[in-house]
Amino acid sequence: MDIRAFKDSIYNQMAGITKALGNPHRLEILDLLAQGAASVEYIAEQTNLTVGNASQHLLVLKKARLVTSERQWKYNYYSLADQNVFDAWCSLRRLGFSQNAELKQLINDYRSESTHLRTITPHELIEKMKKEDVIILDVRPEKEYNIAHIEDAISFPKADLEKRLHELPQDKEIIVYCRGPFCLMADEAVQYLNKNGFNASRLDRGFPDWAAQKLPVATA
Amino acid sequence: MDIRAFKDSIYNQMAGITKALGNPHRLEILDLLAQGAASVEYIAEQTNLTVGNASQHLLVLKKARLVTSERQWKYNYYSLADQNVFDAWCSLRRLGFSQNAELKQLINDYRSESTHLRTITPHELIEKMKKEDVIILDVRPEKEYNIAHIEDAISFPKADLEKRLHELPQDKEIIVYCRGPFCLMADEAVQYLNKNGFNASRLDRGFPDWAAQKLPVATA
DNA sequence: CTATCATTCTATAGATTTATTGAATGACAA
DNA sequence: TTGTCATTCAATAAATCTATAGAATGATAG
Repeated sequence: MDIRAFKDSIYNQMAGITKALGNPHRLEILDLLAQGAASVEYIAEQTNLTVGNASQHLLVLKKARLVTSERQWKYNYYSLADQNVFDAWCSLRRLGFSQNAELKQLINDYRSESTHLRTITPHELIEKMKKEDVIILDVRPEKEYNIAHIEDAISFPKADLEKRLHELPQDKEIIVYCRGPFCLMADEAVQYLNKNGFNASRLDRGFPDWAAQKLPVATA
Repeated sequence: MDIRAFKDSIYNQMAGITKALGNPHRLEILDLLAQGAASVEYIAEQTNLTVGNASQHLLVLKKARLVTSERQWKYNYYSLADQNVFDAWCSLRRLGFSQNAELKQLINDYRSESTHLRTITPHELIEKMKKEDVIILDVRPEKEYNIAHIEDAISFPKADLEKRLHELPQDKEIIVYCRGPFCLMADEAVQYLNKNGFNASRLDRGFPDWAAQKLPVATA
């Protein structure tokens, strides 16, 4: 094999991975799987795909070894193949934010930057937890909370926020988190809480980023 | 705009980047541009593409803002848009090595692992340079050396190795480096040098990785 | 066994991407 | 001006990717 053939093979193998990443639905699926294992049906539901189509995309990801699947009872659970997949996704996200002005714009618009939500870093939250009595709300769907969540966080799905508002104290600081930078559930929750007289702010990272930093996590 | 439309936009923007990455020729181009700016012609030559085809691929990369171009005299020089692009590429490379057994295999086979080339880390090299009189050889094409190279390294292109062998001393340690993990020039050079009675080993990183770590670099 | 259900497979038409060819552009030199 | 040269543009056919619909699989429950 000459050098050219060698290089062609190498870059073809690499492109096998990047091709699998080159589709919006598959990126959304990876972003979702960063929360933990999920069945085809749940993935399809969360991404607005038909089950058949979601299955197709999952098989593409599996062929590129970005995800693995494991059958449990009637369901096939997919997960990210390993930490490197999430790391690469983070790297691509950073790249997106730095190169793509429209992306930044889109997120700022939707988050209605004008409202200037206060945010707090994981490090600050850890310090605060030591000193004060803060309430941490996980506003992701309960299924994702059940797989794993920040230690001492309460499951408080965005969907049930209004209904369960009375459960929350007005006199304690509330910190809210969700899936990550492409997820708006925490932003919307904080906005709603503050409008209703609570003292809420947003963790500036999603759960997967917290977990990737090896910060304290609880599993159901 | 509802949440679904928002997510579709976000992931479509991100996929704009990953689609641009989803082609073996474009990956090879990025890997080459990590060495520094290069003209379309040089890129085409190094990647075995026709100039027209290379230009097409470069325009795709440019549209995704992964590269920028600047005209100088008759030539259009392309470079990586910024550090995040190289970081993402490193992340993807790591992903490739961890998920893709064939990729590892390909490289090990070609490097003929059997010969067990000694390697040295950037940190070790820095320490060694303080104490001993080592010779550092940059075996990349001279053009790439001229853009930037490891401080105190000598340009010694792989292609001229045989011809210029007499210039090297047999009694000093020789450290060789090239473009990076997908480049074999340093491996081949080390093998050839050792076979001819020199004391050579390979730096375990390519030039771009050295530069990304902010280690001392010299520009022509 | 039959029925059910989650998932995967198959087939297909439509959309996108690719390499190639040759023409067009636009800077520079004579 | 005219010619040269590097690069880009435009057009095309071949290859690949995508979503959809419906059939097939394979595990579980009755």
